[in-house]
Amino acid sequence: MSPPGSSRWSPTTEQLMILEELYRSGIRTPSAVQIQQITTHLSFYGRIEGKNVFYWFQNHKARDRQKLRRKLNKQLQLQQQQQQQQQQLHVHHCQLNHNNMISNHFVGSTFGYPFGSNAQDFSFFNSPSLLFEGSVSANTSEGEINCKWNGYNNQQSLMEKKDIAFSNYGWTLMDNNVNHEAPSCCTKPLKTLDLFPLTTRIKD
Amino acid sequence: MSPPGSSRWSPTTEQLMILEELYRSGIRTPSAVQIQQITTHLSFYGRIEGKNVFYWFQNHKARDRQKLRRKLNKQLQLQQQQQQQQQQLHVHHCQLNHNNMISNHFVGSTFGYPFGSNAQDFSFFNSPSLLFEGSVSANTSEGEINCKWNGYNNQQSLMEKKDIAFSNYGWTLMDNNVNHEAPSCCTKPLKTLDLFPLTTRIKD
DNA sequence: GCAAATTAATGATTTATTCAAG
DNA sequence: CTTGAATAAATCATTAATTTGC
Repeated sequence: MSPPGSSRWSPTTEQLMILEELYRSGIRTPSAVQIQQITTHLSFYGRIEGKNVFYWFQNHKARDRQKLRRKLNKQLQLQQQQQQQQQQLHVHHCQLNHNNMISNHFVGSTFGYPFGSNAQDFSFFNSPSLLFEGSVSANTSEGEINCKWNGYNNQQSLMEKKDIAFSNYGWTLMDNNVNHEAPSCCTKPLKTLDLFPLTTRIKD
Repeated sequence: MSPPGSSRWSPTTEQLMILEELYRSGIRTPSAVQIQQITTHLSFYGRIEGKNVFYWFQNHKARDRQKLRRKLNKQLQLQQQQQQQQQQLHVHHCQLNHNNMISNHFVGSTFGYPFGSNAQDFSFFNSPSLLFEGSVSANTSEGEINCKWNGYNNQQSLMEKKDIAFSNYGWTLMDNNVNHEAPSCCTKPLKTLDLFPLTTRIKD
């Protein structure tokens, strides 16, 4: 999928399918350990690094939210339009059909993700090394929007929040971790990561 | 500065002074290697981790921008107010003083950081192990706002951008790096990082 | 003076936006 | 046009300043 000298990762079909399944099953912000495991597993299907997994979930979540937002906006707009039309109608035919008026209360009926209906067979993910915490809440389908409104709740709390150490560098530390050649996966026991040697000087 | 059981890092006075000096000297988004070096050096003055350094620069930069933005907004608001007053005056006394009118062109005279005037002696940072790339452009004082308008330019380009691998996890990998006990600093040669052992299972 | 109570700073996390490869 | 990668902005949460009543 990604040519040898390619600068950015592109997931193989299998990798993508698995990632999507994991996402569907409730994983949104995988912990470092989860990322490690997913990476290790997915490296069976092609070159991949931890950061790829991380970014994938980050982006997928964000763009899902965005999609939902757009949809809601469009819906709202449509509704307002209709409302406006109704009002105009109302103004014009006030005397005639004032008992056919439509309530302008917002009808919030279409929340939630359109996921969870087309799950495929990913039972191999029940292999001991890949039982993720998040997966226990499979097929709960509340949207991220709700998350925001309710503060931090639901699935997030299922995952060990405190252990996750977040921030924005250190990928170089991870790079040697994933075996780019031999598909390691479950067969090979996980080992301690190798590290880049720190240079004492900076180049130039 | 930070009590033993404290959950978050608080910099010692010395650490803060050094960080600010580095910032002043032009460093904004230190690379992983730079962060390592800074961390190692600062660990001489107290407990500190790479992520602390990273966050510090992130926050400092952001809040600098924010400060500048606020200042400009206030200025602009003031100017608009004055302008409005002038217009009212103009309306009232149009015939009388139309040759005393003040131009409403924006006078952009107060850009730039208020930095660089009170530099102290941090010459020890010229020790071989701490010659940062960013420091060559000391005392250039263009604001971040300009950065935004011009796209990515100036100092950023001085730093090796490509080598920096960014993202949001992996701190656990760094944790063992900093020697929390013995103040290491320049005396001890940098060594390869230790790593946490990856567990095959997830707890629970 | 000195804690308890408020407020201001700021460390840490998450979310949104942007860049750019394909 | 999609989406991986990177950065910036917004937000949360804890610590330090400070105010306040005693």
